[in-house]
Amino acid sequence: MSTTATPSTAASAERLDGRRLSRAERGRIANDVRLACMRISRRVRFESADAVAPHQYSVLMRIAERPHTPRELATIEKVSAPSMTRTVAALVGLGLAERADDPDDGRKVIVSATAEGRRVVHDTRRRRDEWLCRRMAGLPDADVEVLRRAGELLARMAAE
Amino acid sequence: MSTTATPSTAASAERLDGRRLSRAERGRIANDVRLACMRISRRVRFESADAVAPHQYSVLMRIAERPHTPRELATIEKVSAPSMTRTVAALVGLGLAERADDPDDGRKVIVSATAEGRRVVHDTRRRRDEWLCRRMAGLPDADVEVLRRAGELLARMAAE
DNA sequence: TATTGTTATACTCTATAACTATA
DNA sequence: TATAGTTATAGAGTATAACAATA
Repeated sequence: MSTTATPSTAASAERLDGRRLSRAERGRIANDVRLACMRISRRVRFESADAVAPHQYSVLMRIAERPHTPRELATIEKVSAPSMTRTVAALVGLGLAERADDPDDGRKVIVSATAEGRRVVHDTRRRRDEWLCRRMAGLPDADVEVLRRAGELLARMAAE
Repeated sequence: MSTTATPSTAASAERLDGRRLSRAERGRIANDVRLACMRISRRVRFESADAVAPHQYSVLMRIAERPHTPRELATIEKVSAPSMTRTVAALVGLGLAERADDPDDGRKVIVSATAEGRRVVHDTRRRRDEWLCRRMAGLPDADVEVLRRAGELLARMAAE
């Protein structure tokens, strides 16, 4: 959907790969984009009034997608195994997660979200999206389209 | 710098305020953008190998910009006054911040960053930007321009 | 012998309550 | 009397080390 057309006149400094922005300009843009992402992220986390603590929600989101072992969760969340034992225990205590023995490997535990846990994830997601939606409400379509394309680019960059 | 031109033919459903995207479409975009911002933010925080803990860096960034009282910092960071006392004490202990009595109000303390503290902020910022710059390196100018405009929009939305 | 998970223990960040000093 | 800041204490998250059970 790119609307840019490389000019055939050689007057432009633009190269074949579509580059003209200086290294310094790209650096400034990287700084602006990073700060904007971190500020949006911070405000969403601070103001969405979550039902569970951030580290618990992060795990809940994972197990709502599909069941995981505590070891997998500890690796994904970059915390120690004992910490994950504690977090899982807290979610189970809240009725948001449940533990089951792995039928194929007696050492493993399979942690999955309960219906209530999935509901919490769904509600939290909706509340967070509403926060951003309210702030997008004043924007014309052209700006929303810019955000849509940026969202795609940032998601790809974060996944690398 | 918007390149969109409202067509004069009435065939388009676009209204005068430049809206055609449905509420549902805007909702989906909000979700994508929010997730992208949070993932970028998370990876920057996890992988930039900071010299100080996140809550300390957040305060250090504030006082590197200009001096603040502990009370102001507690309000900005949304933590209790005793927590901020502790965080400031830690930064002072690390040689990154310094405390001074307010000449006009004997109750107040003025917390500012040391030269070393400002250096830590500068270095951390540079390292984080480099992380994002590496991921922007493969993008053509057109995509970087999208990110630049999105950065402006998101910054405005986060500031509201 | 390696892996999964838990328990034991200690450190840090957080909060509320109580206290001191100043306005 | 209200405000700024600290100290006391407790609760929760994190980590490492040591342990039990299974592969």
